[in-house]
Amino acid sequence: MENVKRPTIRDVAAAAGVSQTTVSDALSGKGRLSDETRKKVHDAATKLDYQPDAIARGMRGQGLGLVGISIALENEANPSAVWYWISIASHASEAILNAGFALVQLPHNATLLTKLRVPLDGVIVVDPLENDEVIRHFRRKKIELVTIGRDIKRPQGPWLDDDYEGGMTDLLDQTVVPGERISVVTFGLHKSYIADALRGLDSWASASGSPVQQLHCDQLDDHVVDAVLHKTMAWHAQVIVAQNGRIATRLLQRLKALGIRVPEMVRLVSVADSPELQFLSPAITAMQPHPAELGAMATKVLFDRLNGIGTEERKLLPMDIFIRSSAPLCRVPVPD
Amino acid sequence: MENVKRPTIRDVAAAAGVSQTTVSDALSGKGRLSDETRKKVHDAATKLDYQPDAIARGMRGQGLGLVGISIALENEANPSAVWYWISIASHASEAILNAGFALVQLPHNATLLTKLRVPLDGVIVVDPLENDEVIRHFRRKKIELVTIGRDIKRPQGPWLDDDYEGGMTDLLDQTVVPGERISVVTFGLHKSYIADALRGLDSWASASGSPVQQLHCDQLDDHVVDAVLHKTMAWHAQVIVAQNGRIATRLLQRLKALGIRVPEMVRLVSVADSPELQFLSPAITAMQPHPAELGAMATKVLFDRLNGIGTEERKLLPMDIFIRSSAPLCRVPVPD
DNA sequence: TTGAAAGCGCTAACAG
DNA sequence: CTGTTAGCGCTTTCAA
Repeated sequence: MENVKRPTIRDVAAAAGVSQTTVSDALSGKGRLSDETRKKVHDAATKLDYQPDAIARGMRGQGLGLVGISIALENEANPSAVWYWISIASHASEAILNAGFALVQLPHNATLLTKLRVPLDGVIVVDPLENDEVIRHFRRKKIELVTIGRDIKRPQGPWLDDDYEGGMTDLLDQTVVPGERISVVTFGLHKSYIADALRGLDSWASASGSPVQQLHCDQLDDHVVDAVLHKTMAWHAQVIVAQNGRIATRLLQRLKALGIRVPEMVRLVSVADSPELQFLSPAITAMQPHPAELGAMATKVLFDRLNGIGTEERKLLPMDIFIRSSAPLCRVPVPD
Repeated sequence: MENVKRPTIRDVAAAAGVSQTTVSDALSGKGRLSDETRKKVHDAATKLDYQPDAIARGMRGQGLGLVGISIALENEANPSAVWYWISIASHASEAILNAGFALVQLPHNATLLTKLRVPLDGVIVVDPLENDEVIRHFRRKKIELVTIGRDIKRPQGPWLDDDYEGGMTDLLDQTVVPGERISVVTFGLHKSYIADALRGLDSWASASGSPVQQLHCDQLDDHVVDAVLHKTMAWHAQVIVAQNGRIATRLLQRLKALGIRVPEMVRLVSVADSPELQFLSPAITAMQPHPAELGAMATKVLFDRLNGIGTEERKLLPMDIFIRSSAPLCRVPVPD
């Protein structure tokens, strides 16, 4: 609530001895004024500390300069997911502010979104679910939308992501010998990154003759995790691929508790890296996502679209592989 | 950018056969209309799917319904800080949305804030620094402000926090025998929570005759951390108090690497808990902050102030103590 | 190269 | 109880 009575365009016009139109044009850089007039206006504006009122400006159809961001975070205490989210949001935020826009934090919940009164110029949705209700909400309102990851049931519109499919084949190339037995432990299947990673894994495994066992963990308590691990061991898995850092961390804890040594008895790999994985012992091999870059790129794509510049609809970032001791390098990749 | 041409108040007025004012009053619930008229207007509005334009409404001085939130996060990869921040933000966000407001994510950086064009109705600043520039920025603009934690150099305005001072004396009561030697390891001293915790520690120590060694760590690499630990050992510390979860985690790693067993050879305590501390081995004893509650309360205080309801300026939440194996219970507290 | 006037969608003030 | 009028601060015609 700006309690101070701010100067209006009229005050500046009076001070500079010109019309409101002239002030408006001078300050928004329209090329129809003499340099002299322009300077006169700028001086007056500076002296009065004039800042155009964004609301009034918005009424003229410019929009307010608000970009929303929404992420499907199922659990606030999941450090991997939270790190990912914060990295995206903080980098998007900086780009957005530099454009004079503001970042509105949105819940991933269509009912709550209904209560939102302010008009958004655009929205970034991170890690959408299947038939994502937030995406549907904004599409219905015809608000410009960019997603990081995609709705696997409705993969429309512009989206960006790390290349989990390609990353997975690279990762397996470097850490698994063809023919070795691979267990995959998933937790949720509704996000696109896991579908992509599984696709990469399946194609690598069928090309190289590795059997794959897919296991699903619906909870992360000791009991459930131990049951999953028993299955992998009974199946004689040599490598366990965990869906994300959170699961990898839990699996490692329970492997240790059960006396199963990593990497000697079984190797462990995480699809998505997050900072804590390097501090575990053994540190966990993983593919690195690029939340900071994705946040900045999503903002750029969004702004381009708001400005009517059609940009490529999809972009995949190649992933880096961090080989750590939970699954050491086992083959040097051969250049073709 | 809402590309659809939305119905205006005029359309509703025409459809209902009344004046614009009547529509405005009917929809904003002013008590001067007959129920019959009111219903007629509501029906017309529903049929047209009319939503009042927030921007135009804002022009009449209602404000836009935007609350900003800014946190001083020195490192995105610090899981404890990030967990704290996310918990506050997500709970504040929900309360804010339910009030029809939106949460704007702000950087902790006055220069970037200068570029912000949209007018905020209020701001929540989390963990301000000394002479916090963000606080000064918003105070200068006369924007309603609530802080979680306080600027220790300028502790003005309404603020909320966990009671680190009281929590610390409770923690020491339960885990330290009077007379034992306590090392405190700090990392930054500019935030109020650490000042409060140190005050609690000092008063407890002087009341119970425990010597205190205060050590400062300006970086968290192995070399610096090891040097600090050598000092604590040379001083024969029996308990190490770490400023937060991040530092506690690093200290524990290095203690293990140096072959110093916890809690047998030295006990370790963290001022602020975060989820990962319970998964370390040994799990680390700590005081639990209440970010979710603080986020919700800050929102409430802010709204009360926006509505002109003066509320208590300060509030401290009592902290819970989580006794874990890094510093087990050593005395049962005696009820007086 | 500049200015005057119209009006964005809404609500507050003032009439009836 | 309801309607008419004025204007929030700005940008956009349109005219000079």
